[in-house]
Amino acid sequence: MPLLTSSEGKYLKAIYTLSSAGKESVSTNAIAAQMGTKAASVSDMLGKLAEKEMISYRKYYGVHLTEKGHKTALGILRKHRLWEVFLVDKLRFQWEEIPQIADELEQLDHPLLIQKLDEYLGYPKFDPYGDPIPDEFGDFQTKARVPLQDMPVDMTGKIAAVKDNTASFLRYLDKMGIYIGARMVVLEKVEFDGSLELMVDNQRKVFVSREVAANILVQPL
Amino acid sequence: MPLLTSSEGKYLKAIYTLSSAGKESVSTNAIAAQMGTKAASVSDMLGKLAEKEMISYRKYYGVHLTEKGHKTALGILRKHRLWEVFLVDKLRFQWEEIPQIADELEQLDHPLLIQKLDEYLGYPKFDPYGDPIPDEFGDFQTKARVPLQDMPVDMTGKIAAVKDNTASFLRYLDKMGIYIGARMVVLEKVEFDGSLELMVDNQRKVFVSREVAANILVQPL
DNA sequence: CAATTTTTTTAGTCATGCCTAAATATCTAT
DNA sequence: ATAGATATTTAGGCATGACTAAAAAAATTG
Repeated sequence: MPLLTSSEGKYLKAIYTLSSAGKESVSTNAIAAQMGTKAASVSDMLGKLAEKEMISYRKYYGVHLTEKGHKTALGILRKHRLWEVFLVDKLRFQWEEIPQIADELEQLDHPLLIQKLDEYLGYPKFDPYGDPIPDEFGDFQTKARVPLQDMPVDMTGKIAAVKDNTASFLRYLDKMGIYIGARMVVLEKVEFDGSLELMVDNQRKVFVSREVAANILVQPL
Repeated sequence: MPLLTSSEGKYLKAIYTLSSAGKESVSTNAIAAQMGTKAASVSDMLGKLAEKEMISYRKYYGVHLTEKGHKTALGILRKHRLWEVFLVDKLRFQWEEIPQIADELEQLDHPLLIQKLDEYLGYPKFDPYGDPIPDEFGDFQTKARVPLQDMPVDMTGKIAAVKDNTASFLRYLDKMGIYIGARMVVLEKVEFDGSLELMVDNQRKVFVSREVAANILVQPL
């Protein structure tokens, strides 16, 4: 009876995430991997989403979000990111459980709740991971962002987001004193292995590997 | 896989509500009415709850909460009422949608979330309707409360809770300037029809009928 | 106290969302 | 171009939580 079940919402968000990374159509297997389900389950769900005109679906050739699906996904993303701001700014959560909790909160469907939450939070434009929060019309700001890996030596920037949200990665960053919003400058790049030496907050020297640098996005200043 | 599905939680809360009103065992039909489902669905669910040892269930003779079920229900009530405080104190909700939204929020199962929410709200002891919030061990304060109807003339008190949570009743109270926490004194009781004249906040004279007075609980001061 | 009414339970169905196993389509490499 | 590998879909099942209709137990009442 709801426009969208909570499961359908999760699929839609997964499809959005995958299709905004690479532009082409999204494969069944990619969705299954993202969602932690099996391909057969995905096939089932794609049928349902296609019937609700959220996706265009040609069998064996993957899916695209329709305009309607895109709007809906942005609405879910908006809720997710607003709740993340709440968890961090108000409840003082550390990284760990935030995405999971927000995954559940985002499924609540009460426009007034989200409107009041947005107001209460002061209409934030970015979530704690630096990802933009769509407004109620689905518009959001994009800011230039560079993988840390691609920053030249001496360039300064602000840590804007992480690509990998696993708990272990976030814990690692915590331990290294790397957090969203931290100012940093690249001191040296080691050509041999692609690792970097950073100065964070003008006070801490930090070494990160190429793998880590690839998962950190920086907004150049 | 979860200890309790969200549906089971709703049943448990309904059983708690019904059994804390009248002490005896709760009937299948009463639960069905409370939940807006059919008796057959309730019978199904009672079987499941009995297997999880949340209730003791003798066929055809209604149910009682077990110690475990009682604790669990109090945990749900705790979450429900904390979220209600959040909705009113922080998001500035008016009465209307609060119970529905809290019904959904209460099903989230993240102990840390509730702990942090509790802290953020300043460990409130009562929800916006004046109902006590159990602590993490299930203990809660009970305060003496009297139906407004039973207050003698000249007695002062604080509006503590309403028995009827329908939107129309709450709107009516709003219009009359009656709200939880308001100080009031009974000026006059009309024997003929049981209606009362109140002085609210030391500044407004308000007339209420016997029916309305029966649905307002006052904490004498 | 026996017949009728009410309440509760059982039996059978349906939709959702997941799964495994099998079938089928597409892709890749020789 | 076709065999083998890979990806996707179909088919059939299972659990949850609801429903209707029918059966059975309990309560009521004349």
